[in-house]
Amino acid sequence: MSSNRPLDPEVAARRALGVRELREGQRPAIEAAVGGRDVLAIMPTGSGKSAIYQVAGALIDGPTVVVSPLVALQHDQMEGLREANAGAAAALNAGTSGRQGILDAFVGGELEFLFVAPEQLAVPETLDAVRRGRPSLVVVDEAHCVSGWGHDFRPDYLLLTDVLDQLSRPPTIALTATASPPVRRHIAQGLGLRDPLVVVTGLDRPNLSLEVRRTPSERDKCAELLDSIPPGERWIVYTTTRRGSEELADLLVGHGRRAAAYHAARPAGTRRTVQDDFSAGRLDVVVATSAFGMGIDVPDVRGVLHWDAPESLDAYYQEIGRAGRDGEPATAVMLFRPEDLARRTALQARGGVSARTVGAVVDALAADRSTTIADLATQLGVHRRTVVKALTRLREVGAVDLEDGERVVVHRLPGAAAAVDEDEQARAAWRETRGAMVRELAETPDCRRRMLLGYFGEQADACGDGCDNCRRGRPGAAGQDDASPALHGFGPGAAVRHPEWGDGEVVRSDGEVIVVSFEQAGYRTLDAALVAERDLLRPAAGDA
DNA sequence: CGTAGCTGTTATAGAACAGCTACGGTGCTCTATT
Repeated sequence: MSSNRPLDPEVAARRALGVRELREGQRPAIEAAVGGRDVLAIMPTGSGKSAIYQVAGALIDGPTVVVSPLVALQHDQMEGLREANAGAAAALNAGTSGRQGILDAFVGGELEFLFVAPEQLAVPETLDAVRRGRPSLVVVDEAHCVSGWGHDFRPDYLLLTDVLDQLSRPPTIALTATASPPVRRHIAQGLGLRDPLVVVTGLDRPNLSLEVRRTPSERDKCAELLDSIPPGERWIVYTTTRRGSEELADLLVGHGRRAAAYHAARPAGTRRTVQDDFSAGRLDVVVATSAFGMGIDVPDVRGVLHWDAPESLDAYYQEIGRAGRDGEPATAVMLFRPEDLARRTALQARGGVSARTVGAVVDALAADRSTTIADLATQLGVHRRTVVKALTRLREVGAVDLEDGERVVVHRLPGAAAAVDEDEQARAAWRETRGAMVRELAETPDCRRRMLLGYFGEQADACGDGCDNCRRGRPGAAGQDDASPALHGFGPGAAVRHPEWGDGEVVRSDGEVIVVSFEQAGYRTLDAALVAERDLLRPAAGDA
C-alpha cells in the first residue's frame, strides 16, 4: 500500500479507503505525520481518527504499529481496516495463536499494520522483532490512558517512551477523544513526543444539553433517574461501583425499562451480549462502571446520566461524549452530592507504589548499579510489575533509566526516594484539585458549557440554552465575559505565573474568579479582586 | 472518604445498635486445570 512519491492525502484516502473527502483536522494530522512530525490528535469518536493512521500508514513506506489498550478494540480496528481494504493487518496479544508467524510476517514486511497491547512491547523478544520490522509509523490509540493509567494500573504504558526510543522514534501519532491541556502535556511528555502538532477538533458539542441536579438523598437520585430517562430512549448511566450498576439496572427493569448492568466482573459473554443488545437497540439503558465506553460507537444514544460525580472533567467529557453522536439533541445529566466526589478521589489514591518498595529498590541499586528488572524482582522477592512501578517513578525523577525495557541504568540515587515521595504528593494534590473542578462545574451558577470548554482550553460565550443554568436565566449565566476584563486581563489559555504555585494556564475567568491549572499545584480557583489587588498573577512564557 | 457488613453487647428473648474493618475501578498476561 505504499507509494514511492508523495501522494496527496486526499487522493490517497480516496484510493486506499474509498473516503470521499477528508474531514476537519484529518489533513493537517496526516501531512504532519507523513512529513515526519509527531502528532497529538484530539478528536471525538466517530470523527475519523482511524482514517488518520490508515491514510498516513498508506502514504509512508514501511509498516505501522498501533498500540491499542483493549483486545476487543484491536479486533474492531482490524475489522475497520479490512472494510477499508487498507492493507494486511494482524493483532498480537495473549490470545493470539501463531504469534511467531505474525512476527515473522511483520519482520518480512508482509504486514502493513500490527496491533499490539503495550504489555506485548514490554517483552524484549517481541520488541526486538517489532524493531526488526522497521516500523515507519507508530500510533498510540486512546492516548489519554498514558496520562490516567500507568502507575497503579497497566504500568507498561509508562514504558512506551522507551519503546519508541528502541524503535528509533518513527513519527508517532497519539489519538484520543478528550484531553485537557495538562493531560495533553502528560501525553506528550509520557510518550516523549517532540514538538508534536496538536490537532483539536469538535470539542464543543452544541447538541448536548448539560444538566446538574443536586440530589442529597438516595431517594432523590432514584426519582431523578426515572424522571430523566424517557422510556424507550437509549441512555448510558454511569456509576462508581459494580454493585451499584446492578442495583440500578434492577431498579430500572422493575419499572419496566429494558436495562442491563455492565462492569468488568460480569462474564465476558454477558458483557458482549449487553454491548451487542445496546448497539442493536434491544436494550435501552446500560448501567455501567467506567468499563463501558472505549470502542462503543452507537450514534443515537440520547443521554448519559452520572449517578455519582465523575472522577474528573476529563472523564466526564469522555463519557457524555458518547451521547448524541448522530448530531440530534442529547442530554447529559449529573446527579451531584459533594460526598461522592471525596469517595472518588479516595478510590483513585489507592494502590500506587509504597515508599518502602521504592526505598528497597534504591538500596538494591546502590549495592549493585548494573542490574535488570528481573534481577531486582528476584532479589527483593516482589512481582516484576512492582519493580517496574518503582523504577518508572525513579525514572521520572531522573534517578534511573531503562534500556531495552529491562536493563537499569543508574544516574543519581541520593535523594531519589525523597523526590519520588514529593512527586507522589504532587500527584495527590493534582487528583484533589481535579476533583475540585468537578465540584466547580456542579456548583457554578454560570454557564456550564462555557466552564467545561474553558477547562479544555477553549474560550466560549455563555451557551444561552444549552445548559440548565442558562435556561434558568441565572444572573451572570447568560451575560458575556465582560464583567471586568481590564481587572485581570487573563483569558482562558493565558500562561501565567503565581508566586507560590508557579507556572500555570488560565482555565476560566469571569469577573469574580480566575481558575488556573498549575503545572505543579494542580487546579486552583483565585479571587479575581485579590489577584488584581496583590498582583498575584504575572504573564509567563507560553508553553508549546 | 463513606458505606456495607460483620462482631459483640445487651441478657430468663429478640431486635437493635455501637464499634470496627474491609472495600470501592479500569485490563493485560501467565499458569494451572478441565
